[in-house]
This record gives sequence, structure tokens and C-alpha cells, in this order.
Amino acid sequence: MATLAAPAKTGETTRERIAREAALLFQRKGFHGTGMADVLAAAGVPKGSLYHHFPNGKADLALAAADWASGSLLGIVEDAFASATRWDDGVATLSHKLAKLFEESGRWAGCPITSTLFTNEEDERSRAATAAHLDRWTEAVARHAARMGCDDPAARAEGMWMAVQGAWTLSRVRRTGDPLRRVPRLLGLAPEPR
Amino acid sequence: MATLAAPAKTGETTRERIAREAALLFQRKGFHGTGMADVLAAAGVPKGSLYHHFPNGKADLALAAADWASGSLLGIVEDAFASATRWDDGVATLSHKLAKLFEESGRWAGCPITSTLFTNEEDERSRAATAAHLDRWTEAVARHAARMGCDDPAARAEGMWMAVQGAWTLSRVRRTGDPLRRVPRLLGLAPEPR
DNA sequence: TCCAGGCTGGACCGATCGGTCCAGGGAAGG
DNA sequence: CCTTCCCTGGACCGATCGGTCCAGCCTGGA
Repeated sequence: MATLAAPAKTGETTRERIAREAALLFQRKGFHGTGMADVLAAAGVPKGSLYHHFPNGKADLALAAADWASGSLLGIVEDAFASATRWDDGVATLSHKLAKLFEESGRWAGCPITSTLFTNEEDERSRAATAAHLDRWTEAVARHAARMGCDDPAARAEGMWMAVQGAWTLSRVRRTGDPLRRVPRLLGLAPEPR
Repeated sequence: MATLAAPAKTGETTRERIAREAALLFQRKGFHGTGMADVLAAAGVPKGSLYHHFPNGKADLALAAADWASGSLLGIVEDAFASATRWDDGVATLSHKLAKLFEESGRWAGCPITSTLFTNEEDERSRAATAAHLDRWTEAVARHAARMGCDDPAARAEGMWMAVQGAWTLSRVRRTGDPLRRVPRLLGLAPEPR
């Protein structure tokens, strides 16, 4: 292969690069707000290449982008909770981490998968994918909650994500990461990691 | 005037009807996902008419639609809190009301103004409008919180909206109003209105 | 009665949308 | 060295996008 624009930079395939760039664009501008031309330009790839890797076009691309973004977020979650020994610490660490990322990325990017898949109106396929990703995150957090001896870890995890989703929305509206940092307080937890 | 398609039904002006229909469409399909043709069809109005009332086209329309939706939601909020004598009751009543509305409207419609204005990427005008609407709702709720003797009513109101926004998102993902009904529990309040 | 102007109806426009198609480049395998 | 095939590059397409323009209707005021 070997094209221009850093394809084999880290062994990253063209397909991965397209998915990643698409994910970042969808997150910023939404699904309908992002044109294929935007993705092409960001990934530095011609049309034929994109449609080779994603034969069903934009719909495929949305799912792949959501996959990428979901995995990325899952990594952040695991990072935050891995070193935590108490539930409060895990939630606080994650909240602050998300707030920081939000601010570093221009204080506009929302939840990666709701941004990507939700503007895609009543398409059941992408809605189901969204639910699956959210379940994965919830399970991951619930596992940590259980490890730390929380009662009803599933409910804890679900509640945390509800708060995070709300905070993400408010953070975008206010253009500040503060609502995300207020997640622990909303849940009645210690606001800072110990 | 007098056109077809229920213009003077309730003394409603053409402009109002367009704004309302646009609001409902934006809420369901997002800003970029809704075409002017959709709005035209829903409102039963020709192009010339729409552009007479909204000279700046879609951008104007988004702001007007958000106004309409914001006022509508504010009415729901006032309704829910008007008869409440305790904070818990107000929040529970509102949560259940929103859950019911969500389910009745096809379990898809999210927050009316974030749906409308957020897909509109980094446009500062609409972001500011979103913030203003949210402030209005927060103030209204804070007023009730103060009336009921809550400490720090502003923080209470802000927290409630954070939870509601998160619940709205989760309700859409799961296609059930349950997350909205779980808002009081998330906030550590009585889950049912007394 | 007639005039003026707000509003409607719809033809029309260029730009951009997502998507198709195929010629050819280039590495891998024989 | 030659064949094979995956992938690239980009020309091209019809549909749809948001938006413009203007003729004419209808109403309220003089």
C-alpha cells in the first residue's frame, strides 16, 4: 500500500484512520452535520478508498466511528477506575478526567456515541448500537463497583452514567467542564479523588 | 389571509404554526436532519411564506422553534411545581410527567432545545440561546425550591436539570421513560409524588 | 371604490449532498 | 518476471439541500 498522509505511522490501517477521523468529526458536528467530504479531507483519503472500506457508506461509517469512540472511552473508564480502591474515588477521577478532556478538546465535544448515532433519527440499527455501547460501559463500571464492595453495583453504574450524560450536555451548553466535575456531588459522593 | 390547513384554527398565526411544527421536527430528527421541505410539508405552507416570516431561513427558524419549545416546557415545569408543597413532590411530579410525555411522543423526542440547537455545531448564537433557555428553566425551578424552603435553591435546580438531561439521553437510548422516572431516586429524593 | 402593502404560492437556482464506477498502481506470491 | 488482487485515485452522477425571486391575491384603510 503506502500512500501519503501518515498511513503506516503506527501500523494504523487506512480503515482505522478513517473511522477515527469520522468519530472526531461526528462528535463535533453531529452525524448529519458532517459531510463525507469533511471525512475525506480529515482522513486524507479519496472517495473510492473510503467506499471500499465502508461499502454501505455513511451508515457503516457511523457504526465504525462509534466503535472506535466507544473503545476509546472504555479505555478512559478503565484507566480511571483501575487504580481506585473506593467507589467515590473512581467516580471522582473519571469525572475530572472527562472534564479535562472536554476542555482540552475545545469544550464542545459531547458524548462520542450519542453525538454520532443520535442525529441519525429513528434508525433502529444505530440506536441498538448505541444501547450496546452504553451497556458495555455500564458493565465495566459495575464490575469495578462490585469489586469495591458497593451494594447494587448495576444501579450505581447506571446512575453514574445518567449523571455523566447530563453533565456532558450541560457542559456543552455552558462551555465549561464544571458540570462534569460536579457529577460526584450530584451523586452524593466525595467530590475529589483521595 | 385564510389559507388551507388550519391556519386560524385557534387564532394561531402562520408564523406560530411554522415555528411549532419546526420545533417538533427538530426535536425528532435534529436540526441538520430536518429539511426545509419537511417543515414546509408539516406546516402546510409554501416556501415564500416561510421565508417571509423567517428572512434568515433555517437559522431564524431554529431560534423561533427553540423559543416555542422552551415556552412549552416552561409551562410543563410550572404545572408540575405549582401544586407541590415539597421539593421532593415537585421533582417527582415533573419527572413522571416528562416520562409520560416522552412515551406518548414515540419514545424518541429528547430535550427540545438541545435537539434543536446542538447539532448546529459551533454556532455561538444558537449556543447562547440554548444557555439562555436553560437558565430560564433553572430560575423557574429555583424559585419553587426557594418557596419550599430548600437550602441553595440554585444548586438544587441546576442539579435537577443535570439529572433530567442525563435521563432524557438514557431514555432515548433505551427507548423507555424509566430513566426519567428514576431522576428523583438519583437525587436521593422520594421517588413518587405524595 | 380604489389603493397600498402584507402575505402567499410556486417556479427556479447553484451548491452540496451521498454514492457509483472504473482505470490503474503496487505489493505479494508463484 | 509475471500475474493477481487489494486498494487507491478521482471523474462523474442524480437527488436534495437551503435560498431567491416575483407575480398575484386578499385585506384593511383612505
